[in-house]
Amino acid sequence: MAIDYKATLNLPQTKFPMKANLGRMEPEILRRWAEMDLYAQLRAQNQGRPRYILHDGPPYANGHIHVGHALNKILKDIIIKSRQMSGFDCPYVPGWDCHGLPIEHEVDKQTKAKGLQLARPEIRQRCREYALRFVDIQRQEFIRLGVMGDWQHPYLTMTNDYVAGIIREYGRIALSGAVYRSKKPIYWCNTCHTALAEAEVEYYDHETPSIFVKFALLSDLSADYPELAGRPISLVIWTTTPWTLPANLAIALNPQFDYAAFQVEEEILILAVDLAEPVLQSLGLTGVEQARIPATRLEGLVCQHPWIDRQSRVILADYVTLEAGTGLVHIAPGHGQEDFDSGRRYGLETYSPVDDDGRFLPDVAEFAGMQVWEANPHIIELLQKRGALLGVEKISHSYPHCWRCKQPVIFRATEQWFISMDHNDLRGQALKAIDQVTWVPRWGRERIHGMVENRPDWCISRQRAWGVPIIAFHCQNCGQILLNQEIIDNIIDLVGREGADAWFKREAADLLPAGSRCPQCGGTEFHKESDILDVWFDSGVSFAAVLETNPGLRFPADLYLEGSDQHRGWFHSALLTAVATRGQAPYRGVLTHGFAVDGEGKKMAKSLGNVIAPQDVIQRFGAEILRLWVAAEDYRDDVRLSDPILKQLTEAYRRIRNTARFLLGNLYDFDPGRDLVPAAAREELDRLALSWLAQLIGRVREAYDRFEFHRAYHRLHQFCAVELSALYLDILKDRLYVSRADSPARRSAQSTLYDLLTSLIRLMAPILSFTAEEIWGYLPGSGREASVHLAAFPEPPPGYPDEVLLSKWEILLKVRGEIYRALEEARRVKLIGNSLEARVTLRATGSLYDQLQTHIPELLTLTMVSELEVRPEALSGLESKEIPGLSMKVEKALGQKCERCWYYSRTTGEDPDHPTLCARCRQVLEV
RNA sequence: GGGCCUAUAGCUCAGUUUCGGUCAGAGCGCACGCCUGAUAAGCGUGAGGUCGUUGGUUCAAUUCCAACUAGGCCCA
Repeated sequence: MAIDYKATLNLPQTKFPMKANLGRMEPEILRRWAEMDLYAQLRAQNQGRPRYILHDGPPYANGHIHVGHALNKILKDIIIKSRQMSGFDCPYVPGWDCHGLPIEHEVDKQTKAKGLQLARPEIRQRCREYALRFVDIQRQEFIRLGVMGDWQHPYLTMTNDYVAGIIREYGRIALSGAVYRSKKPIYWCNTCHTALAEAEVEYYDHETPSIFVKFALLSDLSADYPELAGRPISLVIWTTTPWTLPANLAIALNPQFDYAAFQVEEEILILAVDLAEPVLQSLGLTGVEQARIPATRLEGLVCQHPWIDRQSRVILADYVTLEAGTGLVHIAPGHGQEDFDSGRRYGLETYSPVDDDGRFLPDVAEFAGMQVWEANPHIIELLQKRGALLGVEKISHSYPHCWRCKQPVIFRATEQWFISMDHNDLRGQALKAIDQVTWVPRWGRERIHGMVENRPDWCISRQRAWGVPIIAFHCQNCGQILLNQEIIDNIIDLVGREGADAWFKREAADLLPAGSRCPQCGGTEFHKESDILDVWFDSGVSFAAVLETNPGLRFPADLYLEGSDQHRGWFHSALLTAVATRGQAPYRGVLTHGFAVDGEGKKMAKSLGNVIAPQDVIQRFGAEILRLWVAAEDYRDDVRLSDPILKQLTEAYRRIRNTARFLLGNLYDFDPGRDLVPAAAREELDRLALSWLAQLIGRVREAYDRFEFHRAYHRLHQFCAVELSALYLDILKDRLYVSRADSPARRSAQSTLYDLLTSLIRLMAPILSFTAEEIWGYLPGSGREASVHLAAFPEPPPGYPDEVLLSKWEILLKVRGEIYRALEEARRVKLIGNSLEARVTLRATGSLYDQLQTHIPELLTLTMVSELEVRPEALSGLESKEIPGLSMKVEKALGQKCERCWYYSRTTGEDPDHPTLCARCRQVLEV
C-alpha cells in the first residue's frame, strides 16, 4: 500500500477563519472589551507615563452620526491608540454639545404641532431630554466603530458642573471689562415678536417696491469739476425696502468701480458708469456723461436726506456690486448686516427707529406708529412730493420669512452682548497665541489667523431658551447693569446644585445676594437678563470645564482634532476664550481633516442622493472597513467615499487578514517559550525578513507619529502583499512544509513568522482594532497582555535592519526578477507549469559570474526551481534587460519529481523502498 | 464676490520636511497565464498617466509664478 507522504508534511493549520464575518466578529470583540473594561485597564496600566491629551470636540447631540462623524472619531481613535502604544498615557473623554438652536427648533416644532405654548423651563426640560436621547444614540454608534474612550463618563455641555464652568469663565471675561452691550441688526419677526436665527428664516418670493431715490449732494465739487458747477447734483440709490430710508445714514460706493456725473435735463445725477445706461433707460431718462469721478474722491462728502433734516455720508464698501441698482447703496446701519459693518467702520450710529411690533418710533415723525410694511407706499408718496423719487416699480424676489408664522421678517437693531476683540488687545494676543500652536496641515495657521485678524467683535447673546444664561441684572430704576464677583460666585454655586434652570425659574431678587444695590443709583430693584450665550461659548470653554476639572486631563491639551470648518468654530471660540482668560491657546497642536465627499469629490447631500451612511457601511462591509477607509485616505484633503473604494478596501483587508492567517497556520506547533530561536542564530533568509520587518516598524511608527496614517496603511498592506506573500512566505513554504517539524531550519522560520505576526498585529492595531484583537486571541504562547491594545508597538530587533544583508539580497532579488521573466516565457510555450519543473542555466562572465556562482543556493531558494547553474559560455536563451551580460535558459528539469516535496531530483527513485522520494525527503523521514 | 485649500495611471497613495534637471513610481483593480500542499486562497507576466487646462520664469518644470476650470471648507 502506498504511503501517504502528504501526511508527513507540516501543512498550515488554524481555526482562524479566512472569512472575517465582521458583522458578527466586531460585536463579540466589543463585548469582550466591555467585559474586561479595557478603558479602565488602560488607565491603570498607563498610570505614571507621560500623558498625551487629545481633547474631544463635542459633536452636536442631534441626529444619528454620519460619515463625517465617523471620520473624525476614528481619526481620534487611531491617534489615541497609536500614542498609547508608543508609551503615552492617553485618556480620552468624549463630549457632546447639547445646547443651541437646532435642538430647541426641533422641540419647538414638536410643541407647535401639538399646539402647546410652553414656558422656558418646560422648553428646557424637553430640550434636555431630546439631547440626552441623541447622546445615547450617538454614543452607541461611536462605540460600534471601535472607538475607545471613557464612554461611561463623557462630558455634556448641559450638565450642572459644565454650565457652572461656563458661567465661571463668562464671569472672568465679563468682569475683566471685555463684555459690552450694543445694538446690532438681527432678523426680527414683527408678528411673533421674536428674534430669529439664520436657520429660522425661510426664503420665499415676496413682492416689494423697487425705487430709485435721489440724495442731493451738499458738498461742492466745482473746484475739481468746474463743468458741474451751478447745477444741482444728486447721488442715485436703489432700494427695495423704502421703510429703511428713515434710518438711512450713508450711501456706499465701491472703490473699485467707475462713477460718473450725467447731465439729465437740468440736473446732474451720479451713477456707476456700468449701470448708468440701463438705469436711465428704465427711468425713461437720457443722460450725457459730464465727468468721471473716482469713488475715493466722493468718500466723505455729504448728502441731504430726502425729507429728514439729516445728512447722509458717502462711504466706501467693497460689497457694493453691479448686479442690480445704481452702484450706490443706501446704508441703514440698524437694518442690515453689511450696513451695520460699514456703520461701525465709519462710526455711524446703529439707528433703528422701529419697535418690537415693527412700528416706527416717534423719532420718525411722519410715520410714527405705522407698521413698516404699511409705511412703504406712504414713504414713496413722500419721496414723490419731495421730488426725490426717480422711479418706482414692483418686483418679486426671494425674501426671508419667519419659519413659524411665514410672514416676511425685517432686519432690526436690538441690544446684544459682545466680547470686544480690542479689550486687553484680545485680537493681538490671540494672533500671538496662534503662532505658539503647531497647525497640521500647516495652512491651518493662515486660515485661523486671517479669521481672527478680520473678525468683528463676538456677538455672544441669543434670544432663546435652550442655553446658558448671560448673567447680568438690570437696575429697574436707572437701567445700569449690575454684575460682580460675588454675584457670579453665587450663581455658580446655585447652578452647580440646581442647574441653569434655577436662573429661569427664580426671580432676580432670589438670584442676587441679599442687599445688592445698583452701583450707580443705589436702586434695589432689578430684573435679570433674559438672553442666553452663543453655544460656541459653551463648547469653547471646554478646556476649563473639562480639561482643568477632570483630574486625568490637563490644560492645555496636546491636540484638538476636527474638520477644517472648525477654524471658524471650535478652534476659534476656544482660542478666544482661553486667551481672554488664560493668556494662551488651549491646545499645543491642532489637526484638521477634510470633509467626506462622494466618489467624484462632490459634497454629500440628500438633494444629490450621494450620501453614504456609516450604519450602512458597517452593515455591508463592517466597521473595520470604515476604519481602514479613514486610515487609507489622506485626510488633509477631502476624503472620497464610494462603493468601489469600499470594495477595494475590502480586498486590501482580505490580503492583510489572509497573510495573518497564513502566519498563524504555520505556528500551530510553535511555542515561543520553547522553540524561539534567537535572531542571530536564524537562517540568513530569516534575518533578511527581520531586516524588512525592522524597516517596516520604523516607517509605520514614524507615520503614526506624524499623523500620516495613510502611509502606515500603505506600508502595512504592501508589506503583506509584496515582502511577505509574494516573496518571503512563498519561498518559505518549502522549508516549513518539508523539513522535520522540530528541525532548526523550521524553528528558525517559525520564530521569524512569530516575530512578523506579533509585530504586524501591533502595528495595525490602531487601525484594524478588531482584527488585531481577534488575531491576538489566536497567538501561540502565553503571558501576554489581555488585549493587543494594552501592548506596546514593536521595536526593531536589535541590530536590524542589517544593511549588509539587505544589499546582498537586493542584487539576488533583481536576478530573481529576471529569472521569473524567463520562466514566464517558458510557461507561455508550455515548457513548464510550476517553477519546480524548471532547470535554469544562467550565463554570465567576470564579477557577475563569480557573484552568481557563489550564491546558487540562495538563487535556488528564491526562484523555487529544481536546478540552477551558472556558466561563462554563451547560450541560447533570453537576454536580461535589467542586468547587462546576463542570459537565461529554461529547460525541463532533469530527474524525477519527488512525491513529497515536488522538487525534481536525480536522487528520486534511488531507494527502492521509497521509489517516489528524493534523498532530502528520505533523510527527513529517516527512512 | 472674498479668504484658505486641493487637482499624479480606473481606485488609493509615493515622488525624499523650504529649496526645479534618471521622479514618472507602488499597491489594488484589469488582461493573460501558472498552481491546486494559504484554495470563495496563493504565484507570475503584461497593458495603463501629454503629472487638471493655458500662459510665464528658466538652458531645463509634475516640481516655481499667474490666470483659468473643477471641487471642498469658511465668510459675504
